[in-house]
Amino acid sequence: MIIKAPIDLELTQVSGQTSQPPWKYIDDSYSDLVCIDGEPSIFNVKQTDEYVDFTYTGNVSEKTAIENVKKIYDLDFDLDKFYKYLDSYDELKDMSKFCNGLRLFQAKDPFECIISSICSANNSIKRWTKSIDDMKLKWGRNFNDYYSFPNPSNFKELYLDDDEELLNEGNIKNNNLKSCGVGYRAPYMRKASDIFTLEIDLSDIYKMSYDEAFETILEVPGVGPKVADCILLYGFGFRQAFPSDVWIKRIVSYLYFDGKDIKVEKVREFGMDEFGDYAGYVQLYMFHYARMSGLMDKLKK
DNA sequence: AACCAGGACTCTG
DNA sequence: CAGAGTCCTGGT
Repeated sequence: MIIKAPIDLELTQVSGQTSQPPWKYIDDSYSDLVCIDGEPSIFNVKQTDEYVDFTYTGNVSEKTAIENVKKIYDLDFDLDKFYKYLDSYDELKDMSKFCNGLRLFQAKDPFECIISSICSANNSIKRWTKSIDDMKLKWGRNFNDYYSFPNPSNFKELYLDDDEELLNEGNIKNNNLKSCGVGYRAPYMRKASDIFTLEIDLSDIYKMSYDEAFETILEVPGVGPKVADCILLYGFGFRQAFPSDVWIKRIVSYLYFDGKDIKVEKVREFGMDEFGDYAGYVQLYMFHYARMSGLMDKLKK
């Protein structure tokens, strides 16, 4: 069925949001496994004019399926209103042209988002998405050749590297975290899964205020301010998060501070104060505007 | 083949 | 407390 909310699906898929890697792309449509209360379902989305054509298989009601696809692609967000907001500021008014139809790509599995976000730190989009896809293939459950992301209790049992696997198994079958190319992040990930099985209940995060959730998620090893904001934005829908890294710093500095070098921490505060509940979207649009408009190349020097 | 990009963490002053 | 150095991998 067509869901009447304008979107650019491809742009949304390839924009590197750390909720998850892009979905499987076959015959102009994107599909992936979505588990709803433990019930596996295959979601399929296809660009039709400016809208999404959505189909699914699995034992879930149509109402529930639609709720979930709307959540993942943030289809209830009013893009037109957001574009009016962008257009009303000199610094932001070019952005909607370069990113038309870009929406938040929200987590279908918050734990997958946490590991993806840890994996994305000091890394490239291409590399972290491949690592996550590798993990799904190795340790996820297979439903018709779609793979779930392993849950925290599966995850904490994984070996870190070849040495540990050899010691325990007597041979190496690349059945360890480092074999997915995550490097020094492997111990962070395993400790993180420990925390989410023992100390933090994922469902509690939804009930917290932004500040409380930020402080809580910062306790997780491998999670600093940037990664915490990605987790809160893409994993838990906290739109007021403004994930700030070197690129956002360069862009904000160029647009608002006359190119002056500012601390990333200040950029985060600035973004949250200035943009409020649009902070997450503005961050997303800034990054892609910079990519598409050539501003990024200009700022490299 | 040496060098660089990318956040979090740890160590130093 | 700020600033510097280190971590791993894939790309040049």
